[in-house]
Amino acid sequence: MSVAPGFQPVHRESTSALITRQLREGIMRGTLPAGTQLSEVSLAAEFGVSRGPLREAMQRLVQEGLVRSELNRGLFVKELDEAEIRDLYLTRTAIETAAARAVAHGETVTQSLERLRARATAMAEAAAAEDLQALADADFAFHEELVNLAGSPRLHRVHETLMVETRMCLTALQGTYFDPEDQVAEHSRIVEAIAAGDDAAMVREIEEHMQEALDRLVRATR
Amino acid sequence: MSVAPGFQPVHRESTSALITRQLREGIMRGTLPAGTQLSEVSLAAEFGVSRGPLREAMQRLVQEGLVRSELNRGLFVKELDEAEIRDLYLTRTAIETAAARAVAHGETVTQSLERLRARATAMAEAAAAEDLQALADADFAFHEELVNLAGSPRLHRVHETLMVETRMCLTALQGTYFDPEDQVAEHSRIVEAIAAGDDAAMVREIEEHMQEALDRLVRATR
DNA sequence: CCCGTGAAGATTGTCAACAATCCGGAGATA
DNA sequence: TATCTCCGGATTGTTGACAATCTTCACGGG
Repeated sequence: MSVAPGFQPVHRESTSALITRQLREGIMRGTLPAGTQLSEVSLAAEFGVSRGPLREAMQRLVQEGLVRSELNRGLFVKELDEAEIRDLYLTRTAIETAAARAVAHGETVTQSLERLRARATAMAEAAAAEDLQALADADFAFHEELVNLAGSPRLHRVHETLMVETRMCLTALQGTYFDPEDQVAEHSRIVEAIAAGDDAAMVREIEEHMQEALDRLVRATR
Repeated sequence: MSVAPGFQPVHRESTSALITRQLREGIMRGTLPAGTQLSEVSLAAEFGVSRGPLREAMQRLVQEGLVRSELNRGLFVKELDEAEIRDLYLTRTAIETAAARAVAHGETVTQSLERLRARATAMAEAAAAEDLQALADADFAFHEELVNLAGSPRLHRVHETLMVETRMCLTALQGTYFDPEDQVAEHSRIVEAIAAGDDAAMVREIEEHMQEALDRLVRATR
């Protein structure tokens, strides 16, 4: 039994982790809209578990900041007002600029750029096909890829939450029209700044991109 | 009842939140050293609660990344190897540079600078008195103040965890000697860069400070 | 008509018991 | 001697029941 046929260590997950993931997905997709109370009994019934594991999952989401807890009253999906959205994008900028710099100074810049370009291309194709859903997905995939390539577990964890919140915002305004070409161009500029290894340019492009995205959002909200 | 005598809305906290805070403190101070298993029964007994609330607190810490969960085996205080420490400082750099920029561009720069200068002065005094404990505390207070002044709930939340991890590292190497003057000088330079409103300088100073701190740590670890 | 009072219902917070899983060592077997 | 098997003890995972709290709504007094 000493041969190693490339097996991976079995990594099972605790039930609370599983439930957490599903709830997060629900919040993200808008199945659980902002402000809704998360009833323990009904959710537990839906998941087919007792309230114990479910409550543990809830506490995770509270810690993550996706859920707000009111003592003896219940848990509610966090609502995002304009100030919160600004803060969200401020933090995204912090994380993603750091990620970009890590990627640019990393060992495997060439491969990283290849993957980022692929993501940018996917966005361009979706824009050309006028498939807004695909465009949005490719957009998220780009930013997730950027942070993944940085190879930082902490940046990744924080960013994961931020992306859920971002998706929350966009889901709430589904159907709003954004100019696809602008978005595609902004992402390309980010990639090229990384390729050029120009730290200042990277930061500037990401900042501008976030500012644009934020403006689009705020404009659509009013 | 329309007069507003400056009362604050009562905000009580759930038991799990309270326990979480205490456990976090324990991890930070080294009462619960890295790697130790967190026994549910003994901890529950110590806190005088049942395992329910305690488990909820644990899940929070898992989500925060301070505790690692092994299924059916237990929960362990996360250990930080060199790669983790590097990642920690990378992320701190990301958060604190963003905070510094927010402070520099904020409405109340003057007041903010005042408070930061006060923190820097406290450090200098501790260094002059050769009180290493006070110096370390003042150091932490400076960085916490910096992020608080940014007024960003997200940056704050993330930073809180990072500071716990930082303290974990330092507690583990208690007794090691670092040159106080260097540390004091680095912090002063950060404040002055913010005062000058020079974004690039701010980023550079914080980056260098983090790099220095990281080097000190890694050197001490080996 | 308005406001304070009180009880019913529902929801969350907590607990102690039960089930499942894992780790260690004693003993048997080759 | 080395290895396999099995059992005991301990720890975690899960559950259902009980206690505490909050909300709602009807009722009665001013």
